[in-house]
Amino acid sequence: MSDSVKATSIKAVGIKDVAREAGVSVATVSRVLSNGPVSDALRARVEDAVRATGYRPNLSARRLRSQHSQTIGLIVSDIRNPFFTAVSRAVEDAAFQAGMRVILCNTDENPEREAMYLRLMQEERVTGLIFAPTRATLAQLDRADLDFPVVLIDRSAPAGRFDSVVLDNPQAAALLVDHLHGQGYRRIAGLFGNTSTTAVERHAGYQAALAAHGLHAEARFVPPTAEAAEAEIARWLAEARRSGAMPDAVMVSNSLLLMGVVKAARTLGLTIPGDLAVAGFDNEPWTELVGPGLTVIEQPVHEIGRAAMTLLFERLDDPERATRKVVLSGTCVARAPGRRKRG
Amino acid sequence: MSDSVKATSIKAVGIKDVAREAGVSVATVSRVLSNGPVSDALRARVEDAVRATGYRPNLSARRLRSQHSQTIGLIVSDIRNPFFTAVSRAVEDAAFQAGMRVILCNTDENPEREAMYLRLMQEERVTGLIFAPTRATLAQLDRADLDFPVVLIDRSAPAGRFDSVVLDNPQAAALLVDHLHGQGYRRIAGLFGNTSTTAVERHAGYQAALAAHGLHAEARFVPPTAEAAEAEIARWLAEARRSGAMPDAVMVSNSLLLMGVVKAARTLGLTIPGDLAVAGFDNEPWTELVGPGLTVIEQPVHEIGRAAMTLLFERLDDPERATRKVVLSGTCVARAPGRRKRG
DNA sequence: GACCCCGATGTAATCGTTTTCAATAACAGC
DNA sequence: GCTGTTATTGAAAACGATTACATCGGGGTC
Repeated sequence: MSDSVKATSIKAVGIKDVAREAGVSVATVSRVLSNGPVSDALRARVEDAVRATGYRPNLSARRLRSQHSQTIGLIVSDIRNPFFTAVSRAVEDAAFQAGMRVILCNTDENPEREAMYLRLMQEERVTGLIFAPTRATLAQLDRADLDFPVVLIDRSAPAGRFDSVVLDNPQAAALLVDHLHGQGYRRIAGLFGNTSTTAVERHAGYQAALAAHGLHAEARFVPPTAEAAEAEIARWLAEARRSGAMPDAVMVSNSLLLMGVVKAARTLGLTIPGDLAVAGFDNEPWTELVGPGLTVIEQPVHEIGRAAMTLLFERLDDPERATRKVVLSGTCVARAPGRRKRG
Repeated sequence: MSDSVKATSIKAVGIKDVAREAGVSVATVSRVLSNGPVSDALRARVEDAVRATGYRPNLSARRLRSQHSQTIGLIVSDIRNPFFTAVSRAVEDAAFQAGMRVILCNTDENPEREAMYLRLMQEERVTGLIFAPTRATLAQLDRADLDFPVVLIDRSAPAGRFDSVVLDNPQAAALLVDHLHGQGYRRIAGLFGNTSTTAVERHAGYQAALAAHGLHAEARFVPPTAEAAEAEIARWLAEARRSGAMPDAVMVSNSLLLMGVVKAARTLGLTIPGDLAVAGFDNEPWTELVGPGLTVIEQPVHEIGRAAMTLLFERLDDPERATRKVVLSGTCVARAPGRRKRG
């Protein structure tokens, strides 16, 4: 009807322009956009006007006025860690489905960066935060006063102020030990990361399971990188060979270490699992392809992400409810045929 | 001096509260926060007040008023694709260093989702967008009027309205073909993804290189998943065996397909590279570990992310400059010893 | 017909900043 | 001593939406 002005990019079109085009008040336009009570006639006029003007609401303005950021934070150590990659995808899917955005931050296990990203989360006024903290930050997190709920993933305090979703790490580690033991291995070395609570728990499970079998535990801790693991395991095996106490199997606490150990074995000319059985965490596609396959714990990665979002939403629903810790079980994907079978 | 009120979480503390606490106007507080011209005395008072009140600026308000979202969008098909994982990490590092946030979106190669995320980018008033579009969306992108600059990555139109940074795909594919040819392979099959322009270009390079060697090209296209590749290659080899025209090598256009082919080879009991040489794209850690190692093209992933950000910033600096296409070279990581060497 | 209530609509206040503009003071130059 | 310039500061107007509140009809009830 009226002059339907082309949406030139001279000036961003706002709700006022739509209102003028449709011949209604801005309030009515706003109500149409948020499915408020508007007569069908006006609703149609406004929708036409929106189309005609090419109007797109300004989310900053909306957030400021409505005091809902519709944003959740996700802080992990490194998105390139496949575990976090998968979790982040699950979180983002759940978030977008609920009409929320995600701000992803990588800390590289650095407490200073964790602190600065926590500050950022406050400034963004995030609705909630999903966080995989280092041990250092975890210890202080109770004292930080954050004005949004936090759900910890992968790592968590024994009992705390925060909801969390973690793997049953002791049990999972025990599954690996039991598997190796069942395959006939008796000298089972352990290599663990030295920054996360996760590694600590896996170490505990490893120790307990070995003790249950009457075996001796021998564990070392390294920075969680393939390089560190490769170097350490090479050094370790060299020492062990000299002292005549070669392990016949090694379990590791995450996929980066797993990769390091496999590389070291290849460099040293050790066959897997002939000379050295190897087992670890995270069922990444490649673990199926190396040698006759690697035995690993498969984490329900997608479930972890979804569960974290669920916990978060329920907490937002009822801020007073008791904190919960969701413990999910890993499954043991047995691959390498072991000693017993081989004779 | 004055009553330094504890920052109870009763009410969020705003710039007004800080101003009152410091005994200055809000304008002065704002200036202190943005390093504007303020006397040292007042600056100190304000900084104390900020600390005392625990004030955190509200980014939504800031963005609304200043009309700078300080946000860039990143739209990829799937963050779990290791190529995009690495790129996203590079983009995020560069962004946070420049004081900007990133909104990450996964489209699963679905044009509808691409469209809706483009809309979202408009609503967020992003400063710029880094985008790896499907072929379908790429073809229409010229017509979409977006009010922010776009940098295409991984995929791009031959010459277009947009800056882009891509691999030299024909050359990279040729490198692989040349490598295989140099190793003595003559029947080189090709398996390519069917959604991206990247695969098309790699196919072109594959064909040209084979022609240069006077060899026959035989290529197939599949959806870019490991499962599709595994099924297709199994079917293909079965047919080939029957017709007596078994390829002795196969190259693929990305790491998912690579994985599918390796799986299929294992299932069929084919050794790599004895029965079938395999080469592909993306130097993922595991490619070093399977068999005697897989020959791959290593993409400068981090460089790609950084270059995209650089292009974006320079475009923001000067919207009028001519569009540029940054073409980076891949390097061939030769791993599997081939026919010639083996006798 | 008077009264009340309810649903649709518009007006204006508001969210928490930045930024424009005017005001003030200090200081130099003449 | 007057004027012009510069450096600080504050008051108030944006930014673009949502939402509290007022208004206006229409329809039901007695």
